[in-house]
Amino acid sequence: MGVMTRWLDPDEQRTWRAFLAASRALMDTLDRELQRDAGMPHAYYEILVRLSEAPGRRLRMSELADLTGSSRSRLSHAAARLEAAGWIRREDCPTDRRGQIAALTDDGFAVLAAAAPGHVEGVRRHLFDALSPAQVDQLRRISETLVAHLTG
Amino acid sequence: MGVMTRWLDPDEQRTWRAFLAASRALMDTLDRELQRDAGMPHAYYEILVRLSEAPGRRLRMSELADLTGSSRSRLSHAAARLEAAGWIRREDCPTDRRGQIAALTDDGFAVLAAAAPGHVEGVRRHLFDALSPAQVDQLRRISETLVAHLTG
DNA sequence: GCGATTTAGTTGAGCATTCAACCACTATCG
DNA sequence: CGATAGTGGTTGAATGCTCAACTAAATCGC
Repeated sequence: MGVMTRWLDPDEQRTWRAFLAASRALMDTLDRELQRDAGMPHAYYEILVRLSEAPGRRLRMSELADLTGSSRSRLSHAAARLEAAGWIRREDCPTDRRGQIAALTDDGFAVLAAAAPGHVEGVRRHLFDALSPAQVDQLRRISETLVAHLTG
Repeated sequence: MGVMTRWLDPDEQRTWRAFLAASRALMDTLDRELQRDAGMPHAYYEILVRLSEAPGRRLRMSELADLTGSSRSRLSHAAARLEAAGWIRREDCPTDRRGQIAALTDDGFAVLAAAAPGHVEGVRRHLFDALSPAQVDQLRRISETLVAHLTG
């Protein structure tokens, strides 16, 4: 406070607005496609993906929250819906009586398997097909830098 | 359909997940800061910014929707809230009787002026400070390519 | 001109997310 | 051991977004 604001110069302004527009358009498009084709928002899809990759297809709620970059509250609400849909099941954790374990059901796995090809195709079409290999590499480095910076 | 899915290779997978994590973390952080410091979500801030830059500080609703990359419905709901807060005003369009014009009020401009320095500082800290000038340039090109690809 | 189609914008219902408050259990430290 | 602080997770209220349906006005086509 009291320090003069470091305003964005025209190039930074342009970069920031382009980034905003691009990430919003990309996410909105993928979210809409997933909702239409699989009946779930992208956030829920991600939860199922993470569970499907975990040993035993099950994870502690808090670990799942970290992996999906979501708040505990958000994950709790989402888990309630996913459980109501029969796609996951919640179990008590044997080593910590506070803990809960989210487990992907067979139905959940089937829904995920049905949704995956279309979604991956969408990611490819809307993101990777538009960029050169060099740009993909740049985007990876930039993104990893940002993640480290934001969570560090 | 019927065509084999072009799955993501490990590098693409890594890029996609890093991009997801980075853009989500960045947006969440800025949204939270803006909500805390200015009492509005980032989407509303953007609406006020676009209005403040328009001639006469007023824009047609549909043009405002395009500029902010939002649906008409979303903008309508947002405008209702912004009007209730006294930050914008809606006027009839003289040339098209279906049209509405959103006009930034003096209160709205003052709120924006108060919020801007903190927000710009956040964008700088969380985004630009983390990247090299070359990366900023890369990010601009990538983002502009994506926008063109997604809206083309 | 006049009916059919588009375009501008709003509305309401349903869903997802946030924030703060909360309970239950665990870990820490005197 | 016992008090205190911290962690894991859930809940409810409030807010914002999406989708589909709708009104009203402009435009198109003949």
